[in-house]
Amino acid sequence: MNLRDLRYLLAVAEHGHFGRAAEACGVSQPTLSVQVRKLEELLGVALFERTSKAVAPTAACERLLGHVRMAVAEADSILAVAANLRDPLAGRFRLGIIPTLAPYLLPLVFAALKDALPALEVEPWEDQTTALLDRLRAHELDAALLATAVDGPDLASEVLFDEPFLAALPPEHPLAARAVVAEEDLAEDMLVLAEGHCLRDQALAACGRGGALGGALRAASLSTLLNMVAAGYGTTMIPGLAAGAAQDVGIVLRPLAAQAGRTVRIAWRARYPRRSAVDAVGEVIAARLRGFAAGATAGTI
Amino acid sequence: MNLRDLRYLLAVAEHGHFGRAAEACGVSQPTLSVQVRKLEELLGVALFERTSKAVAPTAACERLLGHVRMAVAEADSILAVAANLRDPLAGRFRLGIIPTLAPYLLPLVFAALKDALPALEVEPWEDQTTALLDRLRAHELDAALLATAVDGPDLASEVLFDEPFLAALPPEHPLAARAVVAEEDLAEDMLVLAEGHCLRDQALAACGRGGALGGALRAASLSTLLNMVAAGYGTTMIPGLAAGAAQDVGIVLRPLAAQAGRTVRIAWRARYPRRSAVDAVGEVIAARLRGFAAGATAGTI
DNA sequence: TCGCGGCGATAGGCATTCCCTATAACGGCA
DNA sequence: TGCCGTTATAGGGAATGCCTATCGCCGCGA
Repeated sequence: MNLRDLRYLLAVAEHGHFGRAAEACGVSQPTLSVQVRKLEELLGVALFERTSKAVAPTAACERLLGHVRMAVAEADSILAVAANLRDPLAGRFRLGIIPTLAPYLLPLVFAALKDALPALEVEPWEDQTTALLDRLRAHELDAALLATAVDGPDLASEVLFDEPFLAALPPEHPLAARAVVAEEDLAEDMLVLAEGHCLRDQALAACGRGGALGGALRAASLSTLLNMVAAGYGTTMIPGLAAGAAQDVGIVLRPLAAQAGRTVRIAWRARYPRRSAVDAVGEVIAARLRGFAAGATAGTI
Repeated sequence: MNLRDLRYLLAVAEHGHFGRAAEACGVSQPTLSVQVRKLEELLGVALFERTSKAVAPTAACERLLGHVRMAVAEADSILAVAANLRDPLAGRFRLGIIPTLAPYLLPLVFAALKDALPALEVEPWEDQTTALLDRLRAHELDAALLATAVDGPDLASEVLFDEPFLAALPPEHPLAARAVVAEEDLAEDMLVLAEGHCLRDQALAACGRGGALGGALRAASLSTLLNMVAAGYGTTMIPGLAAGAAQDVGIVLRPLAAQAGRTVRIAWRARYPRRSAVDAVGEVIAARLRGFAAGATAGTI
């Protein structure tokens, strides 16, 4: 059974006339007659009582018409809904973001995303890298913003921007007297995030420390870490975008001698069909960051 | 858009696997792949994210699935309802019957109709000939039982049985003394039905009276007419099947010399597609009447 | 590291279906 | 009786659908 035939049936029932029904359907009268006859044979039921002056639906046809109308209406709504869904730059876009990036990047780019992609409903999801990758692979995210390269042929990624690390020091710390701090010098009393944060590993690697520190002070969030540094518990290494938040709590920032940093990427499933949405989101973020970096290097730091 | 493609879509969504979905649909995997891809192109929306290990529906697909399921379900119910309607000997059958026949024929044939055609819901509709023909032509009746021939090429009819008229006399009437009454002798004080009843015209014609009678006594129904005759207002001519009812009110019945009578036919629209139902109903009635006539001639009269 | 196997995509050939134009058949009407 | 309007039928050509065979991709294990 074909939806087209059902439309033919409705047209004949509506017009009571094969010729006009055919015209309404945009086909010739013989075509429509043949198809209706075939539908009658398929259903095993006479649908119309034909005379040369009128075409009347049979009782069986009347009983079927409701279902036919429903089926055609549903088919039409499939087309209508699909038309609304057609724009890949519209609809939900679940974007995973690592915790050391989200609070500092989102305020920066959210307005720009709304501006550039008004129909895209970006839903941020904050979690650590491995959790984000799991969700991404499970189709629970459309893309993710990470500070690490992604592995595996099922995922793809693109670099959005490089983010330098900064030495974060209590004002009274000896290193605060220097204009530039060497990464290795931070290692002495550096505080780090809890396990699972990529920033923890990157900070340790940057200052030449492979393993974890002995102390019990491992902050669950970058915000906590900043407060701990401000309180004089030690030093740390923060990503550039967190500079504002660090200064807000009275932390002294210094550039790093070897210019340690991290690269922020947007990642997606290699087979993800809305690639253009990923590209668009990535480009908006990258463009916003290019502007910000220019301002930041000239100003704050 | 084709219903078949929608079924393919549902199968892929359900199995998450083109090969198994194709097997479930009874087609080859390439066929199903091609059709799903064409559906995606038609809708302008990617429906599945394909990898070599899994096929996941996209968000757009999820949004569409409900409508697709509805459309397919409606299509299935069209087939199911049609299957139930397929038997022409099932369903409503609106049967018009003239008033001088209905009360006497129906008790006789109703049980037989239920027996022989249990799935046919025969709905009697009592009205005069012209009204029945109007309703028949308006598709408001499936067939009609008439005592006249039908005209016009849009209608067809078949004889079911011949029904003799009988002279109906008050017991004290002079003619009641005779064994056989001549039609012309009844004309003297014959009562007739109101205009519109075919029996009125046929009775008048049988006794050689072309026009109407002068008196004001024109019964609206045969039942009334019988009561009037029983009360001694005059004589009349009744159809054979009403014999029982006439005797119940104390009327004397006599055969007519020229064997006047009427022919009962079943009529239907020439293009009516459920011809077999008409034939079946007609045959049941005719068969029942053959049996009854044999008993009647041997017994009552 | 190199086949191997599973899976979806693609290609080419064949059958069916669909649609068109032309025309027949039928009934109504003047 | 011939004409007109309507539906049915016939035949040819195009499009669609389906099949088998094969490719390309990817993960896995020897």
